[in-house]
Amino acid sequence: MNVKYRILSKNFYLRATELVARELLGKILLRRLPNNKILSGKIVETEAYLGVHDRACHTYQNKQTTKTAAMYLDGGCSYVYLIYGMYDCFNVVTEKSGVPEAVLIRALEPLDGIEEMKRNRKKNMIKELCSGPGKLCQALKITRELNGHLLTQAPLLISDSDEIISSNEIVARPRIGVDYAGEDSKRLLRFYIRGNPYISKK
DNA sequence: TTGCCGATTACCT
DNA sequence: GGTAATCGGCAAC
Repeated sequence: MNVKYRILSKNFYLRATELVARELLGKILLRRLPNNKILSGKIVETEAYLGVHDRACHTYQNKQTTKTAAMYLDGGCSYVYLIYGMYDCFNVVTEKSGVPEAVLIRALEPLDGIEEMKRNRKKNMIKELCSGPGKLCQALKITRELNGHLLTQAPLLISDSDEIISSNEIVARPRIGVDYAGEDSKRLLRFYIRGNPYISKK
């Protein structure tokens, strides 16, 4: 990016998960590769996962495993896990340590490094690069090696943006792919920017 | 040790 | 619309 970054402080993440999920919309996810190339995208879709009482959450009933350990860290860390044996999913941990909640980043609007993303994804259409949680991890080369990384520093960080997303531009819907969670699957914890063409699904 | 299944994606009919 | 791909955690055997 040509503009200066305004990295979100750790305090941004030490707040209610649903609020963080809403306020992450419009922010910029930046990835610096080992060769110093910069890949970035605007966050356009998120989901909140509300910890021990949320049946859709990996830490429901305070389940502590190797996989979920990062969710128990302080807000501002990453939680990256493998889904279906094939794809990584990237989350932002929220709240203070011991409160295992997180925000899943579901879609980005690609900004910098689009040609690199096309190679990583083996796709040419920009809409196919980051329009899903597994897709954006492929595009930005986010893997489990970055699990537990603090997002206030390279090589993976989130920056503020000049764009203001007003609350009437934010759509709230049920989360995707959590039908097993019963009543919790109906909660309106998926958020996206109204009309944005880069979200994962209608 | 076996079997099942998941916060997904791509490709098929 | 349907389903294969492919790994790891966990419950059941």
